[in-house]
Amino acid sequence: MSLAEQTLRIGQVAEQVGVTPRTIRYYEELGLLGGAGRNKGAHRQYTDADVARLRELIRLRDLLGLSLEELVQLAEAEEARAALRDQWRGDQTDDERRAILDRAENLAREQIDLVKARREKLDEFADELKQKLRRIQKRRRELERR
Amino acid sequence: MSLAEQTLRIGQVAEQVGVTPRTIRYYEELGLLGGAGRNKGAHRQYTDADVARLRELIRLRDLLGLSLEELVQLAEAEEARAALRDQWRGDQTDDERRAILDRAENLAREQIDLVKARREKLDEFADELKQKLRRIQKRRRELERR
DNA sequence: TTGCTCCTCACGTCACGTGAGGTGGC
DNA sequence: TTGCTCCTCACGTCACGTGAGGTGGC
Repeated sequence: MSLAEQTLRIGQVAEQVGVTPRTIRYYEELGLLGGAGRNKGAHRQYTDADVARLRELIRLRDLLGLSLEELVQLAEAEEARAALRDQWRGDQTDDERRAILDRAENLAREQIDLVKARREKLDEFADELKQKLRRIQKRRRELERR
Repeated sequence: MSLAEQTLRIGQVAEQVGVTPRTIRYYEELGLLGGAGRNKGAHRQYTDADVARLRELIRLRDLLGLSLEELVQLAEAEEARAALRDQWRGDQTDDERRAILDRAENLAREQIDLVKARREKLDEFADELKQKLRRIQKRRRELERR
């Protein structure tokens, strides 16, 4: 019984997130889900942070329709950002820090815009479906009125 | 110069809808986009109704995440409904008509529910992105305050 | 007649699905 | 010890992408 962070196995992670183990292994193969430092043949171990990361990837894929290649690009950009952030308290100038924040803010804004565009499309679709429903109900009333 | 409905070629349809000609041919192969009554080797001809139908399919695929197999199922159900509707003014009883309307209404409601579920997921995602943005802006203010 | 778009195979690719055969932890 | 889940190949599949080689309409 240690205080070390509890780890999950691939099947548990898969169930929690709603994908299959195969998907998780494939994402690891693409470099999306670091499987570094693990002996060949040993079980994969995941933390809650890993689960959160996987959820994020699935959301970007399903909700925004990004390809895995785009996710890899994004992950690489984030890693570069993380590497810089580790030097945050180091010997960076304020200008460099501002540049890092700028990039982070731009990325967040881009994703917000993508979400907005998707939402508008969904709303349009919802409106058409509701019209369809009203037409059906109108016909039903006409049928009953006779 | 006839009054017959103007027809479009596959490339024009593809551009209007935002897919490739290959996608359209593939959908036809699956029976999603009737290519009936066309001589082998002849150019495919599309009406505005075909374009609207393709748009609908793409929306169900992209926005609701339906597989092509599910789209085929849906198309078959719709065809059955259309066949019945053609007899609408025929010798059907009112009970049969009510049954047709019931099925149409249920289908519309199911799709509306799917759209709603997607919308909620998108809103959740948007909220998290906005939080992220605020954290970045807070860090920026801290940086400038010194 | 010259391009351009279309046609039909048919193989390639992306994102996994699905066993086969074997090892490892509660 | 017995299952159950995990492991690694490796081939299959879905939804198209991408040429190759050829024919047809403005």
